[in-house]
Amino acid sequence: MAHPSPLPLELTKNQTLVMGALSKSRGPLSAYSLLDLLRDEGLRAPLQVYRALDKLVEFGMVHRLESLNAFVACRHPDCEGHASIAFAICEACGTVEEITDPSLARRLNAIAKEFSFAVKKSTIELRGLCAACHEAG
Amino acid sequence: MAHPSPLPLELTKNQTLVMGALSKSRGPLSAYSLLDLLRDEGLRAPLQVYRALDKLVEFGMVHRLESLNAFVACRHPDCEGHASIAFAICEACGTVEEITDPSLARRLNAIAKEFSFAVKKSTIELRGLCAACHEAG
DNA sequence: AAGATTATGTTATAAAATTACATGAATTAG
DNA sequence: CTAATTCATGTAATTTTATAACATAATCTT
Repeated sequence: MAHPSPLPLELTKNQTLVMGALSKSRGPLSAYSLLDLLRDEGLRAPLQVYRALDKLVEFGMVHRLESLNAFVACRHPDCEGHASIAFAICEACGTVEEITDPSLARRLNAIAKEFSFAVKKSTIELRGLCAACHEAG
Repeated sequence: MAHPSPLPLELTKNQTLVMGALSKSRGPLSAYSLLDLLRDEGLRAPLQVYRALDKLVEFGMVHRLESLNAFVACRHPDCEGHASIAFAICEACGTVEEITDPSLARRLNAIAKEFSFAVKKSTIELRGLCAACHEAG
């Protein structure tokens, strides 16, 4: 499994801006939403956001949600070492639950081994309704 | 878990074209690759492909790979009833292994239950190197 | 100080997906 | 049978997401 790069002592200016916006956000944000949010702070082009996001993902501080083309700040106190993370994405309210489950990770590793597949990155995303929205009906 | 729609007696013209192209393909294809492949057969606009793909996915005959923005024909003899499917995507040769693992599905269901999350669709994608490419180094 | 690496800024472009609108074919309700 | 509804199609325009190419500045290395 891929390991995150070691955390840098401090983030660069653009990385700080993007990380800040994601941390404040209630839910996931797309790169272009981030750009809109950060125009006043000086960001002007998509690449500035994408480059910051690339690094933050590399550091393990941000996760990319493939089924949403969007990004969330990692909510774990220690972002490192969570090789297999699953996300439960509520299609009603947009909240994202971050789930680390050792048993799930083990099963996935076992499957990979069975197929002699060398996993670099795993994506596990559940789309549906969170408890609250499911109740609300 | 979401169930596929019942299979229609026969596919429409565009659905047939798209399904044919995907079935012949060695690996996954993007919507625009499909469009290029099918221009000679009369397809002219992205929407024609996307609409066919939507239906084929709904029927469970085609799977969408979120991490690739691409589509693969289901390789299972009976496409129905495979609620939880994982894909192992080789980043070297592009092949996609389709994996159905009951134990993995059970674990995922257990997690969803634990969070009272009503799953509509699950995405499980492993990116890495297949046995052959891993060997080749 | 020279060379390498890393971050930045900017423009343009590519790739992926959808909106809006119009038409034709098939199904079915009256 | 025919009107009404549904479903598939066709086309143009646009939106959203992501990258390529090029230039400059800052930092680190030796």
